[in-house]
Amino acid sequence: MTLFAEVVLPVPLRRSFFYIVPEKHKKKIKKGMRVLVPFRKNLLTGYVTALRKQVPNHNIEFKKIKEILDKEPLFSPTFLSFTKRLSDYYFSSWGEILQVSLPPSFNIKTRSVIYICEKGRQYLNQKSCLGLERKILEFLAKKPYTESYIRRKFRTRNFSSVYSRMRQRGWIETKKEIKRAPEREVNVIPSQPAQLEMDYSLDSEVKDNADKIKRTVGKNKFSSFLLFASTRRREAVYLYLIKHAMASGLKTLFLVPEIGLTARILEKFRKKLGQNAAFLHSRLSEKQRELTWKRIEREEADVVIGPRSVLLSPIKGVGLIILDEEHEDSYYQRENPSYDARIGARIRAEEEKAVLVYGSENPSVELLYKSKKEKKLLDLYANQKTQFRRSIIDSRKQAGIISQTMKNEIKKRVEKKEPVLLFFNRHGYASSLVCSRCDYTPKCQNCDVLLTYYKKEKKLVCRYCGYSIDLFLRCPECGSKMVLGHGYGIEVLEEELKKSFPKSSVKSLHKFAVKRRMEEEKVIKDYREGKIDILLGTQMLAHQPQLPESSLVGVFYPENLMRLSDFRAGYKTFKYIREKTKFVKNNKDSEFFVQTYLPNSTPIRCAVLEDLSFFYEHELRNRKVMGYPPFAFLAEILFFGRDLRSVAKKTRKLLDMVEKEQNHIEILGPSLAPIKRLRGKNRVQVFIKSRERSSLDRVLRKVLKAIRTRKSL
DNA sequence: AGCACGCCGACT
DNA sequence: GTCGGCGTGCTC
Repeated sequence: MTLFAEVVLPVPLRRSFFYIVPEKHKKKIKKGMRVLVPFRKNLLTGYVTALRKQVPNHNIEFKKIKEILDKEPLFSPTFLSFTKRLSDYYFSSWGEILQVSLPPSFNIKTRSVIYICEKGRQYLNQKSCLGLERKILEFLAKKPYTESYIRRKFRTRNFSSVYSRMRQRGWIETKKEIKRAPEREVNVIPSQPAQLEMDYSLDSEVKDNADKIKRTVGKNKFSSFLLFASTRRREAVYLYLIKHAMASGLKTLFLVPEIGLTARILEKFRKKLGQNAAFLHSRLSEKQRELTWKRIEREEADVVIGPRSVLLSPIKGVGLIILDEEHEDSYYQRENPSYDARIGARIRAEEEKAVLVYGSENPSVELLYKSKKEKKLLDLYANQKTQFRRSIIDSRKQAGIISQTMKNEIKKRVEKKEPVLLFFNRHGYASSLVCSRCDYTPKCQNCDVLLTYYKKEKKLVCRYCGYSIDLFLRCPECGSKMVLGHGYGIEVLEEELKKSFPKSSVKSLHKFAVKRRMEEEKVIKDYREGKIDILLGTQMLAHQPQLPESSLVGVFYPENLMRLSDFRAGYKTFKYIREKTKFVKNNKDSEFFVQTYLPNSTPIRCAVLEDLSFFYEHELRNRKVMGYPPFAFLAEILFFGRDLRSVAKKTRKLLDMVEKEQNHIEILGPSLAPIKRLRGKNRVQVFIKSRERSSLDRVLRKVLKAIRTRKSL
C-alpha cells in the first residue's frame, strides 16, 4: 500500500502538497520531519505535516520523497498546530513560517549553476557575438554563477529567451547543485535542574497580583493577563513567575520589542538567569544563531528571550509566555513573514495550554479594553503617582523654536550643574528643501518622500531607504535659489541651544550625529560623567540602555505624531510623551516640560499630567464613535509591485469582489500607502472593516483565494 | 514566488 | 512571417 506524506514548502503558497513515501522510508518517516522533495525542477526542503494512506485527488502524478532529513521530528504536534493557526489567521504560507522558525542552514535546496561550454568560449572569440549574449558569456567565462544570480544581474526584458537560445545552441549548460547544511547532531542532554537565587522583593500589592498569575501556571490550561505596571514592578513579577515555571519544569518564552529598547531589563535577566536563558536577537551571526538554536533544542535553556521571532522557537514544554511592552509597534511586521506577535503569542499559548502575560506601563487601548472586560487586568498603576512637577508650554503664546520659559528652566539647571535631557523627534535641519521660484522639491528616487536636509552633512537624505545626494543651492529645474521647506528638525534646535547657551556643552544624538554604536555609547558615557550639560536627541536617545535620569526633561512638539493619518495617532502621541517621563528623576525638585502648539489636545494633556484613566476613557469613546478597534476589526491589505497600474488593477479586482460579498463590510480606500513607494515598489493599501472578525475572515478567505496576494493582516 | 504556455503587436 | 511583450495558470 502506498503511503503519502502531506508536505508544506517554503514557498508563498497557502496549500500543501502530497508526495509518495518510498518503501525504505516508511518506518522512518514521522510528522514534523523535514524532507527533501522534488518541486518543479528543483529539490526543496519541505515539512511533513501529516501522513496519509489516501489522498483526495487521484488524477495527478505524485512525486516521491527524495530524502528524509531528520532522525527525529523537529516540530512537535503542538508547534505544528500553532504555526498552522498562525498562517491561517494571517493568510500566509505555513511552509514559510516553518522555514523561518529554523536556522537558515536547515533549509536545503538545489540550485542551478550555469557553466560556459567549449562552444560558448569559441563563440565568444567571434565578432558576431554581441549584446546581452556577449555580456553573459564574458561574465561566465570567469567563473560559473547560479542561475538566479545571472537573472538578477542581467535583468532585462527578454532575458529568458536569450538564455534558452544560448542553452539550445550549446554555449552554456546548467548543473544542479545541492546546497547542503552541516550534519545535525541529535543528542539530547537532559537540562540541568534550575538553581536560582533571586532577591526579588515584592511588596504586598505586587505579590498579590503576581500570585494571581502564579496560581494558573502549570495547570495545563490556557489563561492570559495584562500586567499594567511600571518597569520595575513588571520585572519583579516576571522573575517571580519564571522561577515558578522553572520549578514546575516548564519553559518560558520572553518576548521584547527590540533589543535596544529593553536593554536594561535584558541585562538584569542575563545576570539573574545566566545559563538558564538563551538570548536570540538580530545582532547574532548566523553561526551564533544556530548554536543558540541547538542549545534550545537540546533543552539546555529554560527561558528563551528575544524579539518576535522567539515566538517561532520550536521549543517543547512551554508553560509561560511573557510579552513585554505589549503596545510596541515592532510586534507587528508586514514581512518575513507577516504576523502580529501579540496575536501569535495568544495562539501559541492556547495551543501549548500555557499562561500568557502581556506587560506594559501604557498598554494599547485595544488590549486594555479587552482585558478589563474579561477581568484579566492587573492594574498596578492606580496607586503609583510620580512626584516631579509637570507642565505644558503653549507655543502659540511664546515665539521661537525654544520658548523663553524653557530657556529659563534650562538655564537654572545648567547653573546648578544639573544635566538636561531634551527630546525632539524630527531628523535633519529641515524636512525638505524647496525652490524659491518653481516649487521644485527634491524627492527620493526609490521611495515617494521628500528628502530631508542635513545642514552639517551638506546632504539631502531619504528617511526610509537612506538614499542621499549632495546638497545643491540652485534649483536644477530653473536655477533659482533653494530655500528651507516646511518643518524644522533637530539640527535647528541644536543650533538654537548652542546660541542661547554658548558656555554650555550641547550634544545631539541622532542617526546622523553618530555613525557607529561605539559613538552612541561614548555620548552616553560623557553625559554620565558630566561632560555634557544639555543632551538633545531623537527617539534614538530614548533607546539608549544606559541613559540616566535627569532633573529636567523636555519634549518638543510631540504633535508631529498626531498628524499621522492613523486611528492610533492619539495613542502614539500619548505613549511617546509617557516614555520620556521615565527619564525624569522621581522627586519633588525635578521637572518635566512639554512644549507644543496643541496644549489642549487630550493625548498630550493626559500624558503630561499623568491622567491615564481619562485618556483611555476618552480614546475609547472616540474609537467607539468612529467605529475603530476595539469596537471593530480592521484588515490591512497591502498591494505592491513595480508597476503602479497593474498594482491598482489587482486592488480594484479585489475590491470588486469584496463589494459583491455584501457582508456589512466597509471598505476604506484604496489609497496610496503611507510610504507609497518603497525600494522601487509602488504600494497601494486598502483597509476593510467590520464589526465581526468572522465576517471579515470569511470574505478575506474567499477573495484572497482568487487573487495573487501575499501579505495581509 | 517563479516559470511555462499562449496569444497579439512591431520588427528583421 | 518571427520575436518578444505580458496575461494566465500551475506547482504534488
